[in-house]
Amino acid sequence: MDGIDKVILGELVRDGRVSFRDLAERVRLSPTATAERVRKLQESGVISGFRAEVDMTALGRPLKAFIDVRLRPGPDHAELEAALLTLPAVLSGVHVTGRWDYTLTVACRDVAELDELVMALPRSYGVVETNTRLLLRELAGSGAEAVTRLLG
Amino acid sequence: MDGIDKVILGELVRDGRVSFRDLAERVRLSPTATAERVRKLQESGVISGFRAEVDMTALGRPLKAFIDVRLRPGPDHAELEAALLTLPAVLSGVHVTGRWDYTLTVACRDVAELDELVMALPRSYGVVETNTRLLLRELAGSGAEAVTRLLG
DNA sequence: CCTGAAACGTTGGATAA
DNA sequence: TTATCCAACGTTTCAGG
Repeated sequence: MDGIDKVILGELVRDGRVSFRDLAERVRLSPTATAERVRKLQESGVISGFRAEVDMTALGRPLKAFIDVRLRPGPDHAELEAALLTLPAVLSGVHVTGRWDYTLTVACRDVAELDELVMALPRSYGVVETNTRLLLRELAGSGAEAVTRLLG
Repeated sequence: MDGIDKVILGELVRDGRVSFRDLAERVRLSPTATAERVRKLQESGVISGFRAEVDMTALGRPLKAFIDVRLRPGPDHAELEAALLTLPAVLSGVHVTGRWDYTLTVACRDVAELDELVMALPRSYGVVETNTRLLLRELAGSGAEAVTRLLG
C-alpha cells in the first residue's frame, strides 16, 4: 500500500466503474500496471467488492430508520438473526455492545409499514424490546470522502 | 422498473463491475439494450453510483463503533456537523430522532484511538454527551441480498 | 430493441529497469 | 520484482433499421 495504491483506492470508491485506462492516466502508470494493482488490492482483501449503490427513496422506500432490538436470552440467536434479516424493509443488521443487542437499518414505504414492522418484531422473533430512531439526514461526505481522508 | 430492471439492479449490487455483455446474457437482451437500461437507472436516480467497497480491517482499522452524540443547543449545527466529519476515524454520520442527535460510525486502529476520539469530542465540537457502542458483528447478507429481497 | 461496424478498453507475453 | 510496450482480443457505443 503505497501512495499510488491510495489514489487508486480513492478513485475506485468515487467511481467503481472507471476504466483501467482512465485510472492509469490519473496515477501516471500504464493500464496494465494499474489493473495489476487493483487485482492485488482485491486479493489482499482491501477491496472487498464493487457494488452499485441503490437509492431507496427512488425505489419508493423513503423512510429510513434504525431499530435497536433486545432479544430474549437463549441459545437460539443464530436463528433469530436469520429471521430478522428476512423481514420486509430490513437492509442490514449489526450485533452491538450495550443496552441493545442489535441495530437494524430499515427502509420503509411509509410510517404505516414502519409501525407494522415495529409491532411485528416482539410478536414473532424473540424480540423483547425495541427502540426506533428515524434517519432525518445522512451527513454529506459519508462514504467516499471518508476513505480518502482515512488514507491520509 | 420492470422485472428485467430488477434483475439488472440485483446483479449490479452483487458485482458493480460486471460487463454489459455478461449482464445482457443474464437478462437475455442485447448488450446495447442492457447498457441503455443501466444508463436510465442512473439517470432516474435509482442507481446513485458505483463504488469499491473497502474493508477497514484490512486497512489496519479493525475496531468499528457507533458513537451517538448530543450537541449543545444553538444555531451552529452546520459547522459542528462539518467538523465531526473531519475527525480521524469517522466514516459517516446520520442525524436521527430521539435522545441522541447524531450517530457516527467510526473505524479505529485500536481502543486507545477510540478512547482518544471519545474524549476529544466533548472538548472541541459542541458535543455535550456521547454513548459508544462497539460493532461486534455485521450480520451476513447485509447489502446486496437486501436489495434483491426488497425488489421482490 | 436489434444488428453491425467503429471506437475504445483489457490482457498477455516479451522485455527493460 | 515491478513496470512497460504492443498486438490480439474483448467490450462498449453509435448509426440505421
